[in-house]
Amino acid sequence: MGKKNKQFVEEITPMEVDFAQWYTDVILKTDLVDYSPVKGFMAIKPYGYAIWENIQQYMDKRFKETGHKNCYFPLLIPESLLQKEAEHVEGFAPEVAWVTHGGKEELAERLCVRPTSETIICEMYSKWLKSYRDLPFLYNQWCSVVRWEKSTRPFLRTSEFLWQEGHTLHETYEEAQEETLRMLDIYKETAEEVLAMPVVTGQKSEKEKFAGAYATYTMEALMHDGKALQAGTSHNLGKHFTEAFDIAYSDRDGELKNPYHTSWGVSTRLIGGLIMVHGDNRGLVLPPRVAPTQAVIVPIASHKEGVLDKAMEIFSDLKQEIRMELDDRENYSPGWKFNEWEMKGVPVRIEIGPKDIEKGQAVLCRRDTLEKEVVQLDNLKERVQLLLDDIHNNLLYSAKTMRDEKTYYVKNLEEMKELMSTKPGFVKAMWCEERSCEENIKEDTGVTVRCIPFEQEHLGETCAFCGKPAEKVAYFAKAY
RNA sequence: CUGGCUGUGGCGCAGUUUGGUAGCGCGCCAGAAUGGGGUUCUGGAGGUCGCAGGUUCAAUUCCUGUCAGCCAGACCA
Repeated sequence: MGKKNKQFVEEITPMEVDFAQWYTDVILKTDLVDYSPVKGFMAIKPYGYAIWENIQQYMDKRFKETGHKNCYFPLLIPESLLQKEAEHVEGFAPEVAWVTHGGKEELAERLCVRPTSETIICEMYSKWLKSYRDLPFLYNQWCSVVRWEKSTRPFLRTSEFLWQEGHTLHETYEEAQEETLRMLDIYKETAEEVLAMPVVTGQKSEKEKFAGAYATYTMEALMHDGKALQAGTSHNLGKHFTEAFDIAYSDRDGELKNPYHTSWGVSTRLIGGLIMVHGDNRGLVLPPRVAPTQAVIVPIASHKEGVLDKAMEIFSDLKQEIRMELDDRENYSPGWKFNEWEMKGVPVRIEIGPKDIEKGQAVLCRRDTLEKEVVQLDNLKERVQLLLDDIHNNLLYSAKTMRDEKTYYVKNLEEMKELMSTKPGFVKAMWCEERSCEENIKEDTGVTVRCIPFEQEHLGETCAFCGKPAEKVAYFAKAY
């Protein structure tokens, strides 16, 4: 016995030793992704893709419940279109990939691979919108976009990533603003209720807002290493694009008007987030509501009479309501399987062997705490379902606790600098909202304004960093 | 983009200093035993050393370039 022969996949670097390395180890060893021959582009393997599908499924449902419909817009955008909105080009041009040839012929106008689709979508909307009766436009697309990144990391920042982008048009500013915040709300609910990942929501500073937006709202999550991850954004684009693209409709009063516009997106970055928020030294800890496998059955002594039959019977019963796996591989010992499924983050493991069958019971082991319990087979399904909810709640609670422990108040720049070098995390402080101040802070500490949270508290009258009058509290952090 | 490190069967590594066309462990395949926390034994298959040039009688080994990856930073969402 023992582990003199380490047959298992190599150990994962402990997360407190080297968080970045831990992350890379985990995603590769659990078969979520693999690197492709092109820098910054990755293949998402079945286990990773299944997580995305579960996220997609939930969100798509929410989008449709709120009146949105899916469509699809082209991958390629003519350069002239990209350039129509001034701030937008400036923001995205540096990281755009270009198509210059069709076969052997050079194109008259080069085409960019979408870094985001505002421009091409607005171009289409300008053809589709005629009357106030057509509004609102509530469309979404699931696709991938390309941004030529200099340094990349699977899920967190890749040159191509999967996402959804909603693009809506409205008659009034108020409606657009309402939509912008409604979608951010859905994002927050997804993060917390599905991914068990607590987020802070609020508004982006002028410097950090989307290129071409009137206002950008964001949800920010805090990772174990004290860095913040922007997990989703929702933009009120005002009329910036609709004017630039000449999207106009005849209103009730006979006037031609430009509608108000929003866009909002979340990406496969969410997967990176949930890995970093919940993982531990044994590997992944997947939140039950998106885990590809919610419970795995490991039969013990499966060669013995009746064991496998019983395991299969349980499997086919539970799989009606729970995403199940039956690990009937004969060439691995139970202990080996335990470790593998733990590394892969499966929330619940069900052990069933001859002794259990005799007593009409099974052993459950939960991934988050690794606690075991004995359950009567009659109650098994109900118990597993309860356990899945319990694990979700516990993960959300632990993540919140972790975040709160890493959320600090500071009175000045020196304090923040000191704090960030010793125990990085979220910093809350009064802030003047001025760009020059923001730039100073970044230069001095590497910290950026994550958002001006909706949930405000009053900590004083002046900016903690420059002393000018300040009305609002902002969250600061180093960012992914 | 800058600095540091790396690239040898599926995975992890040794070999490179003192050039002579590869070796170990795990995994994989076959058989047997084992089976409640990383099983054991026996037999077997599998690599031309990231890629491209150069030096040399001869390059995994030396030189140059290039691609990809890791870590840190800059930049960027």
